[in-house]
Amino acid sequence: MTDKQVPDVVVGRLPLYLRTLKQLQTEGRRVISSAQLAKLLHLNPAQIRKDLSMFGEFGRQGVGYTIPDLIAQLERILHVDRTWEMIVVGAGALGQALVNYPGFEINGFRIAAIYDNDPAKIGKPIGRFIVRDVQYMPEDVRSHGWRIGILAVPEAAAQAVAEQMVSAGIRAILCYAPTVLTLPGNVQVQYIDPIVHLQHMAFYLEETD
Amino acid sequence: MTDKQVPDVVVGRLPLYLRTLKQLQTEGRRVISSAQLAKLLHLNPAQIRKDLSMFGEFGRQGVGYTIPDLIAQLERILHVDRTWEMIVVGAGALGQALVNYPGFEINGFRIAAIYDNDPAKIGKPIGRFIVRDVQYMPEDVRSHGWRIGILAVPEAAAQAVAEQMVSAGIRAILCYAPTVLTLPGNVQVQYIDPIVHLQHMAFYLEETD
DNA sequence: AGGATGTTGTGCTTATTTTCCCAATATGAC
DNA sequence: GTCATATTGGGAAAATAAGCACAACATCCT
Ligand SMILES: NC(=O)c1ccc[n+]([C@@H]2O[C@H](COP(=O)([O-])OP(=O)(O)OC[C@H]3O[C@@H](n4cnc5c(N)ncnc54)[C@H](O)[C@@H]3O)[C@@H](O)[C@H]2O)c1
Ligand SMILES: NC(=O)c1ccc[n+]([C@@H]2O[C@H](COP(=O)([O-])OP(=O)(O)OC[C@H]3O[C@@H](n4cnc5c(N)ncnc54)[C@H](O)[C@@H]3O)[C@@H](O)[C@H]2O)c1
Repeated sequence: MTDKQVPDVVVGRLPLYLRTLKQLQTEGRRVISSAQLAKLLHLNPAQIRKDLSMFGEFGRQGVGYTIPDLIAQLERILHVDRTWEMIVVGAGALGQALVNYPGFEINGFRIAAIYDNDPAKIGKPIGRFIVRDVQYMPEDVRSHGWRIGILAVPEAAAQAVAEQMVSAGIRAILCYAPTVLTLPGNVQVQYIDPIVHLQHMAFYLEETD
Repeated sequence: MTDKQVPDVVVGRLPLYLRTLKQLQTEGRRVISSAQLAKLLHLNPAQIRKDLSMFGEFGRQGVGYTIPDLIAQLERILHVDRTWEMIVVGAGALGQALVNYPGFEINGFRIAAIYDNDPAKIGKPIGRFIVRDVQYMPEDVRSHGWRIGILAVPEAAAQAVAEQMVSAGIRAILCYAPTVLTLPGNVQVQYIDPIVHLQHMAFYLEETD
């Protein structure tokens, strides 16, 4: 099932290419070379060409890549030439920021519902939603066939909630809780933890105050 | 200065080890083997041992690692055996969530100020702060010697604001704006963009609705 | 005391990823 | 048409990262 032909590191760079190409498109650019794109992304041009060449021949020798075409190809490859509906579980500070973020809709994703287990939050409006009781989440996920979930609950609840999401049919989880989830191998998981990034950078900072 | 001995991928895993060890410590565990830690992190035990061995010999053969000791070592290595003060620029939805996040303080970081350029936000309270006019940011950064900044402004403003931060003395930026910053090589930058992760996962999802 | 079991640190091997390089092709100037 | 310049795609080499396997040591049980 998983295209083991294509290394995961390569897949991980495609969204960065796509993001930059969309940005260039809004600036009115029509064509770009791997060298120019590489400069914007601080990458090696050969790496970009090789990454793209795993999926086809999208460029023109001597010319470069036509931006709208390459955007369309990348959207197809990444399966974002459609809109995926997503759920958010956890209507705290982060869940609220996510629900109001317009970036999802213009990049292939759309929040369809938000859940919490706090009676004080259930039924309250957040953005264009009413927070739903998380006990209805599995049923909603099943009936709508939703496949993607954003997990924004406290760490202590993350594993249990993730398991409920998966057993309801969720197959991709973006986890904001600072923990590693243990889930079946056919479930995609990605993590966002600012502490990890800050500590990574702190390593390179000099100790002096 | 930068331990070019130590690959950046290794540095990137240390915060994950530290996070898990702290979690284990709260559960009362005192000792852990590389095999057990690897299982929790879904990594190879040899990789963990090799990563740690780049910085010293922290384990005991036949026994494993003493959790409090290893935590102390990792905190020292990552330079989080202290508290770094940080600024947040951008008091929008995300900036507000960040300011109220308690995770920073227990992991070596502390938000010291938050800035915006919107007159409607400047002067308003957010969490324990009053939003300050971003025009005072450079002066504040210089006078306090702050080195770390979180960038939570719209993409269109990110590069310019980042340059102001750097020229004021900021040396590490956690960027939430969906763009690649171009900054001097002595400035650390890390990015958080949920769209990138979602598109990465979407690649592996079957196209079927 | 000795054997069974468990664990580290690391030399070496294997796997993966990145980069180099160049034939092939495109465009524009004259 | 020819030449100068720009650029891709991909084979091959180089660089980097991951994993195996084992000597050395620790603990526990009898
Ligand atoms: N706020 C931030 O800036 C930030 C930054 C980094 C990471 N995080 C992480 O993101 C997660 C959410 O952060 P937050 O600041 O929004 O926290 P929060 O405490 O504001 O919100 C968490 C929400 O999850 C709900 N919840 C708890 N258990 C639940 C369950 N079993 N089912 C459904 N809902 C449940 C709570 O009622 C609450 O509304 C946490 O894991 C946090 O560590 C937050
Ligand atoms: N909200 C989310 O969940 C989310 C998710 C992913 C990424 N992001 C990204 O994070 C960034 C912030 O997101 P947000 O939702 O908080 O946006 P937001 O629009 O709510 O807030 C942005 C804030 O930045 C301020 N700002 C604009 N220009 C500024 C400048 N030059 N100096 C100082 N402040 C300035 C604005 O006044 C505003 O208060 C954006 O780049 C966004 O794309 C947000």
